[in-house]
Amino acid sequence: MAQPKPKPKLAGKTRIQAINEDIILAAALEVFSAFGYRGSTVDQIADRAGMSKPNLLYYFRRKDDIYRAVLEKTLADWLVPLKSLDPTGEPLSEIARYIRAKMAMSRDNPKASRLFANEMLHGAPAIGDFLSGPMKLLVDETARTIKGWIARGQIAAIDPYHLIFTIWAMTQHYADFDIQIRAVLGRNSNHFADAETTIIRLIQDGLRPRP
Amino acid sequence: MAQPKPKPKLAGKTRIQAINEDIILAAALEVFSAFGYRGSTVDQIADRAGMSKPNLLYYFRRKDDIYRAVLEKTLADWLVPLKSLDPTGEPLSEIARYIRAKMAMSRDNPKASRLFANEMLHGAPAIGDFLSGPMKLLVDETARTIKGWIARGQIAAIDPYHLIFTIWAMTQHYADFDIQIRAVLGRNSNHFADAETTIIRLIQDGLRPRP
DNA sequence: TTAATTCTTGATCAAATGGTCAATAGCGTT
DNA sequence: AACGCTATTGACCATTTGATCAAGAATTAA
Repeated sequence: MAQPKPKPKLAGKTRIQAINEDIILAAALEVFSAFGYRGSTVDQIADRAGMSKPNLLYYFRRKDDIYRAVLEKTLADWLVPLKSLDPTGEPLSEIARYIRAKMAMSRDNPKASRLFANEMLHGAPAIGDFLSGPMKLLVDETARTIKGWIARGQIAAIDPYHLIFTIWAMTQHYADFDIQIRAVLGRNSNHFADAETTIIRLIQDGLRPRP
Repeated sequence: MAQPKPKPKLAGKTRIQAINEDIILAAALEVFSAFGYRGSTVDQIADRAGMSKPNLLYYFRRKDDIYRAVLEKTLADWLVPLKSLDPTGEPLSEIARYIRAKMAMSRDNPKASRLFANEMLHGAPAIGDFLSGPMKLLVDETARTIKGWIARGQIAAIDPYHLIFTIWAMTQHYADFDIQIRAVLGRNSNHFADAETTIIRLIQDGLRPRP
């Protein structure tokens, strides 16, 4: 159908390309999550990536391209813990699992959380479509699962959407407002574990069906 | 002790000064909360304030001065709803009142919330002292109140600090992630009211002392 | 009214920053 | 070894932006 070796100009990436793009995206996540879009400079990212600015712009032609690439990559990771609700499982332990997964994400990848939060805070100029598309679908599906549990009397009646939002809010808060929490609780406390316990208890006791 | 009319050069503000500083701070809140510190320009603020850039800089000599002034003013408002826990009141209704006050703040003053969130997100470079000072004191006091309730068996045992943080997280989320919530729930829904109901129910049921 | 003070802004500057380009170096394939 | 393609960067450019200044307009106090 095609020539055996048609000079793969636009084909797969070079070894060096793959390596450098990874390096750049990692550096970009560091910088963008710490300073926001406008607060970050291409020079900063290039420094962190250990290469010159023109070289960085050889891989991503515009600052905006870097930002969108790192956002896209980050969002993919971000969605993972949101998919861990099993409709056929036991509701309270499923929700506990959900909270644990989301909390682990905040603990292990706070920069992704902050990048995302910053984007939201400023009106989601780059991911509006994602929010009303894949994100909305996922939330709708999760809400349907919760509605099912409520209908079967397995948990107390509650607005499923706001239940989801509150869980997101609580878990992400520990990544996004890390500074504030540390200022109050001190540097060395492992507040993530305590927070997880508290949140799970609160939600479980708040959802337990009552006669 | 002093002359009757010592040319009050550094004394109180002029009428025009007072007016213009108010106008500038209002414009600055708009702009900074929407675009962040680095994302905002002095020109933008001056435009919104309806005056020339040099004139604005006549009142606040540096961009940083404007930012700090609006942050300080905003933080004052911000603290108000955090003070509405009465140790002698009925715990569950006191906490409901607290949640309502915080939720009203998010609904009526989302820009203040976003300004604050943005500052947190980027490591609180301008208000670190505030966090470990007045803010920490206030949280400690509130935690003491909650501990008292727990000790007297009026509510279930729970980490008071994380209870406070989760309430903050949930209520502020509706201001800071407004875009995301609207993308999922649609533009016209009055989600603040529904969220308030859900949060209060969740927390109250989660805190009710059980035998 | 008048004189001092406060207020306002057009013009301008220097630094920061996103982005380009031409020239060079490195790598992989034959 | 030699050729072609990929990778790299110093130098440079145009624009944006925080900040200054001098000169004039408006306000205030006498």
